[in-house]
Amino acid sequence: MKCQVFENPSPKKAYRVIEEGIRKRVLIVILACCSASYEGRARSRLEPGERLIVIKPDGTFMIHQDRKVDPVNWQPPRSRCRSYMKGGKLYLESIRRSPEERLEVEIHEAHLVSCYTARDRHELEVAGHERDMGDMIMEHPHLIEKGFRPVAREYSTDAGFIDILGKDENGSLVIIELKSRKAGVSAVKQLKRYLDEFRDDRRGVRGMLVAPSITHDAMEMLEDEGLEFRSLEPLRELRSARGVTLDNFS
Amino acid sequence: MKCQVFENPSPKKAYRVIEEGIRKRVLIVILACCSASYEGRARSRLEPGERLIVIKPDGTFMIHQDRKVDPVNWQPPRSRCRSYMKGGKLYLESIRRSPEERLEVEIHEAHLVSCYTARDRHELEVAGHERDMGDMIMEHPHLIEKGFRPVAREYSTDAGFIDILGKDENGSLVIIELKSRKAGVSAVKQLKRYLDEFRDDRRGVRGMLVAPSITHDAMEMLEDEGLEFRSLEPLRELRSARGVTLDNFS
DNA sequence: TTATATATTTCGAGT
DNA sequence: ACTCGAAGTATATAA
Repeated sequence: MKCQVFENPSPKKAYRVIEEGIRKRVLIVILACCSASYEGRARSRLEPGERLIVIKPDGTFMIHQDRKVDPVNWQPPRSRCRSYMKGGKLYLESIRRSPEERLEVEIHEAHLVSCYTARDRHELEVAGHERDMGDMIMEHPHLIEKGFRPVAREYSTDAGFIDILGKDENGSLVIIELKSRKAGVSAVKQLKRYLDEFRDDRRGVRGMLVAPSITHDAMEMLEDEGLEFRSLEPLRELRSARGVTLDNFS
Repeated sequence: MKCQVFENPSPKKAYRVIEEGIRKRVLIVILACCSASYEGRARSRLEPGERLIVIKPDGTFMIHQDRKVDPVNWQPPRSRCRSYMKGGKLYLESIRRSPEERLEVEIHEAHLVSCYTARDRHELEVAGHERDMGDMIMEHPHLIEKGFRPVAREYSTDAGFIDILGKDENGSLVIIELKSRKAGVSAVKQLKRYLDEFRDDRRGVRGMLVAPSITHDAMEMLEDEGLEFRSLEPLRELRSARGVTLDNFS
């Protein structure tokens, strides 16, 4: 069966269903009043309240409150979950190794326990991140400026990796820092650090921040440092759609 | 009623339940085969699969696959969700303003639709982050070393905010950079930048990285720069537990 | 396994 | 509304 649902189960019934769900590696969804204690990289305590608990087949464990995107408590994939009864009450425990972390949940009252055999082999396809901008510039260098030629990508320096290293039409070195979203002062500082690596022979070395937009403070700092800004939107075309486009042009 | 559950509802029934759930601002949990398109800061496409969909009363919208902690698609709190029927099919749409973002979900088959009036006024109480380390050092400066006196906290410089500025028993300035987790090279670089701000009169200015541990590379860089490392675990006692401790001592 | 950098980061605090 | 920095960040990738 695709989906099993139990409304207001007894602690014992909930226990049995959850144990079987963990064993069979299905997606478990619980609506319940619970409290939680976490100890690991940090430590936390969550007092009783009605929440959504999710146990995924990959070991992911989440407690979601009725607000925010992030779970209030969680464990990452590959964590080990088990349930147990103590003093007539139902508990859930999720343990992670390396780092050692433990999340313990006390179920005060379960309103819904449900198991779902979710079949899903598709991965998300995304476009519009920094990687795409880099691809786009390597393929179409003129987007930076006429005569620009990329020399290296992910060029390693002591200050970190330079996104794109190239030369302009005069043969001057150009250090390019990419941001897929509005660039802030931190991006300018980063670019500045790369340039410092070339300080010894800085004559003619240009630093360029490439992003869809830039904050006011960042632009001021950029100008003070004699660096440049080039506005560029990340390519937001999905790979599947790109195929269609290429077909159209061929 | 605390919890309403509908198994294998027709598209129309699911539509009515979801619309009412949104209107009444309850937590909506859906198990369904769906596909999704997102457009906003980036763009994405998710082909059909069986997933968990959550709509929270605060406007949060999430699609969870059977793996990973993060949702595969989502919208943040204050987004506006609505559902609609088109060609006999059920759709969900979540829109956010500023930045303008849109997530559209097509429900191919709903296996479970459930509404939960979750009462939860408790917030998570956490201990063990950077802020706690700062508090601890301000209260007990000797944790740094004998004779250490804090002078300022969050001291503003062109290179950013120095976590703690203090003086040692000889009156030399000490710049302290805090990390609540293992410190890497980036933390050393950050500390180095603060020290550069004091380079003009650097005689006797010390730089100290305070963290529970440090990576090998970071330690090497630290030593090369003549900086110091002090091992310190962040205070991991919950505020509620601290009260008990104080009572015990008073 | 550890270290590094990105992310539709999210979230909170300050301006 | 914008900006900045921390987070139990999560996650992918390279070393």
